[in-house]
Amino acid sequence: MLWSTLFIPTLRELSAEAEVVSHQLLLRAGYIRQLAAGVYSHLFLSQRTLLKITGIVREEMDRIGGQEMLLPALNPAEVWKESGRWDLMGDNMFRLKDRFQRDLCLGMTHEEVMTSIARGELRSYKQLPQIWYQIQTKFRDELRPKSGLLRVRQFIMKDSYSFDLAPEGLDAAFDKHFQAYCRIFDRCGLSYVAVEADSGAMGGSQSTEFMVASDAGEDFVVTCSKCGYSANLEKAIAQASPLAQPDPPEDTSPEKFHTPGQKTIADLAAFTKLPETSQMKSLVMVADNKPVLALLRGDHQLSETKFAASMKAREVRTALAHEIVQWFGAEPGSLGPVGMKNIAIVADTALEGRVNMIAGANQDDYHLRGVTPGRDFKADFYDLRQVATGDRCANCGEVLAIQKTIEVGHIFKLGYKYSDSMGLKVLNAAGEEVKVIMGSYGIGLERILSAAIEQHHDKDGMSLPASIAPFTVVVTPVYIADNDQRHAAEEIYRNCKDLGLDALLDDRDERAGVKFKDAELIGIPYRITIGKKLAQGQVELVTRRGKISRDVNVGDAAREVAKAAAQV
RNA sequence: CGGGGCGUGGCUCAGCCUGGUAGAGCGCCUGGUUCGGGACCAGGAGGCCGCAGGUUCGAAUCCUGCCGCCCCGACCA
Repeated sequence: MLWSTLFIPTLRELSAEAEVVSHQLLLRAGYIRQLAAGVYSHLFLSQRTLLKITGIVREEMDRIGGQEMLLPALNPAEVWKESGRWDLMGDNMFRLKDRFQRDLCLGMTHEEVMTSIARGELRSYKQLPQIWYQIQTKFRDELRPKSGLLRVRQFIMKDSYSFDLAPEGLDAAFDKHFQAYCRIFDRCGLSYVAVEADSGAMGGSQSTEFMVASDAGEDFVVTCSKCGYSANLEKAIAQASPLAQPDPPEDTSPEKFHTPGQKTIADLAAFTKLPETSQMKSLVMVADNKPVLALLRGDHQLSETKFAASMKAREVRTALAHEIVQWFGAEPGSLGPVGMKNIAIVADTALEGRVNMIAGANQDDYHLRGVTPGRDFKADFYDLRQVATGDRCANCGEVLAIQKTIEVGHIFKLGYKYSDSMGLKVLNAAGEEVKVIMGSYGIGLERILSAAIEQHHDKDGMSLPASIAPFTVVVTPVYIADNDQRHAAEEIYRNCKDLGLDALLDDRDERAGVKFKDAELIGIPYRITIGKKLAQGQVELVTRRGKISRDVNVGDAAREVAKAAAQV
């Protein structure tokens, strides 16, 4: 293609509004423009890279036997009501009414529609297994869209769904997807980590997230460099750090003491001269509208995800100040488990076996010493604590790393959640009706693009991998008015096209600096520069990543690019 | 929804506090010079100052309400 005819609106300056690198570069390089909060138009370059990403995704999905479909984004309420998610999805779902006042929504994901197709058509175990997928636009009314394409209200997702007769089949489908996802992210040039994750609103038993390390991300993952353990911070487990001071062994009973103005764990540690590990932290939570007292070691933080999972609760929140006073008769800062009736008490496993700790007395400005779980109050023990910096791996004892990441893919074993709620059954070999077991698998296409930019850029712009760059090579005559240069450039460009390279000819009547800057900004992996050395039959081949330049013969230029691009 | 910030030619911003005929740089158009790292000279086009009310002789500027966008938080696949 000829650059002079293309719409590539690169910007020299950029508003301070874009803070994340990928967002800044996508705007500056003329890939995207914003239409509304969390809603973006993909211009020519963005669409080109998305098509390349789509192509990779499609190839790898087809390779594992996936069958591509295209489902409607506009969904009737009925299927969502059947699964129970019409209510569960809350304000995150875009809802609308048609002219007859019927409820509709825009699809956030497609378990319901896929399941409704499956139950209408699948009759026999002989039709299983199936893997169905689509590449389609999803709508989610995010509370707060942000970070360019990373958190948006409309985005393109590859979502697939597996249907199997038995759990072993689901395991196989899950594993196929795992492999396919690894190949997809590898081919897109991402370095990523696959981690154990919480299943959340999707339901189901097991799930794995594919995470790309980046400060622009919103998720934290915990990894062990020694044994390879990795998990989302929400779910990660670790050894608790040792106690700063052993518990006093005496067999005492709780004793109240005056603690004027001592509200935080740090206050109490200083006041009692006992370390934070000797304090018992009391958090008042509300799980599905029921109050729950959650207990943790003083230096530990609650993982709300683990808490919700332990309580099997849909909705979890911290209690409001007036609720706490009503239930406990004291302000936060003096709360504790001793003597509490009519409220569920859960404790982190790090409190199991502990004796004679400090806890609130449920009376303002008083605490208790000598508090022992089990003896002084009853609690159910769960792993509730969020892994913290410096914690050691539960498997091997190595210090764990915590890093910020972008979620680019997520695969779930759904189990029977939707087959149950929507009645998806087939006949088995014995002629009995059996439920179909399902899996669901998603990839955010714009997130692949954003993550690739986050991982591959420098001060001059993007340096995308050739597999997803909008063009593989740009042919740049330094001075287009020079006939020799122009003709050489045209010939090299034709050679590139003949070799099947995705080539762009920068035939604009611009100065060399402008052309170089633009090409680097939009991240084209290779550039062939036709300049002064043409007289000696030489042109320059410049690799975007690292800006490595070497001279090649005019006649070899296209082949050299093809060779280089094939190696990556 | 709570907190903070912003809305002025296509883009990035100044002007607002202290009311008095709307500015700069970049980009764009015309002509000329230049041509290996975002050129230069000359001329030119382009703005309901987010919207609606109010105060005032007079509002981009002051007041009120609304809308939109960004950031932090809560939330989230």
